[in-house]
Amino acid sequence: MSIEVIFGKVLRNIREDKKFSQEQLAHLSELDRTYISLLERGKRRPTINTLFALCKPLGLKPSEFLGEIEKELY
Amino acid sequence: MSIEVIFGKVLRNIREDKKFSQEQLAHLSELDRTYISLLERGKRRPTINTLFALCKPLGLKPSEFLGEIEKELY
DNA sequence: CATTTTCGAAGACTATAGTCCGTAGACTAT
DNA sequence: ATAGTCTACGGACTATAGTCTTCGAAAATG
Repeated sequence: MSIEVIFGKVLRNIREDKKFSQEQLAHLSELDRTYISLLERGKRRPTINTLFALCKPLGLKPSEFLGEIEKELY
Repeated sequence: MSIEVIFGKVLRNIREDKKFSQEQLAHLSELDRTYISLLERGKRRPTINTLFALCKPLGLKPSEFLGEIEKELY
């Protein structure tokens, strides 16, 4: 499975754990609502800056986020 | 200091540790040589896919790479 | 010294990240 | 039913990631 699809699954899992809607996360990370949707469906490849922006309101380190992706990546 | 500038410093440090030229790293990661140069000078914000591509020949996990950035960021 | 390797930088380009507008469907509650 | 919330998805954008070519200037290397 591709990196961006795994990224989307991880993002959705974490967001739902934190009880955020896509729109709430979009506002908190200063990104667009429709873009969060695209990310979760594996349709975009975020830059590292976007990853950092997402991780801040989710309350975890970007390195931890990537760790979750690495677990799924074989 | 911005994420992309720190990213560039970390990338250069790791690349020089591994005794790679920009051109060698470019070939191994299937990226353009001038783009490696742009990254190291903090002029570009790589996607997570590009980060994974760079980490493979450098022999470290993307999460470890981001860990290095986080050290400098706080 | 002279030669080679390495890198910075610019310009023109293509691909895609990310925004902004909307609509429609599923679900929940009133 | 209907009003509110949430999300998928579309189209049309703008901004920027990433490529390709070239040149010249540092640094090595001998």
